[in-house]
Amino acid sequence: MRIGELAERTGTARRLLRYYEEQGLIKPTRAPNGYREYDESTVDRVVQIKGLLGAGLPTRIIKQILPCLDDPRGIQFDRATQETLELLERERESMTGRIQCLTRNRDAIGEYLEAVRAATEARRSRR
DNA sequence: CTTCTGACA
DNA sequence: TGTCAGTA
Repeated sequence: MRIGELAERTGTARRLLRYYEEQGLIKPTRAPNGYREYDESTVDRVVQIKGLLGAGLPTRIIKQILPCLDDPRGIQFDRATQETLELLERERESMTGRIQCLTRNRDAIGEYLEAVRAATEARRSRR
C-alpha cells in the first residue's frame, strides 16, 4: 500500500510516516515511480512506534528495540551498549513515575466525578 | 488526484 | 508537524 492508505489505517500524518522513515524506524520499498510501498506488517509496526513515542521514548532508542518487537529472538544483544542499557533503565524508572502520576490524576478525576454525581443526585431527589 | 523532496515556520 | 513549491 502507499503512504496515503497507511496514514489512514494508522491514524498517522503522511508527514510523520516520512519522518519515521528518516529516523530509520520503518523501511518501505520503492515503486518504479518512486512512491513508497508498505506491506501489511507496517500497519502494526507504526502503531507500535506511536505507542513507544507516546510513552516518551526517543526515536533513537526505539530504533534499537524495534527488532525486538518484530521478533523477540532477533534481539541484537551484541549491539546493546552499556550506555543504551543505562538509558533504558532510566526510561523504565521514568515510566514508573509517570504511571504513578497518572494513577493519582485518574483517581482525582474519579473522585471529582463521584462528587458531581452525588450532588446531582441530591438535587434530583430534592426536586 | 497522489506522492516526492527539500525547506521554512 | 503543517504547509508550500514544482514534479513525476
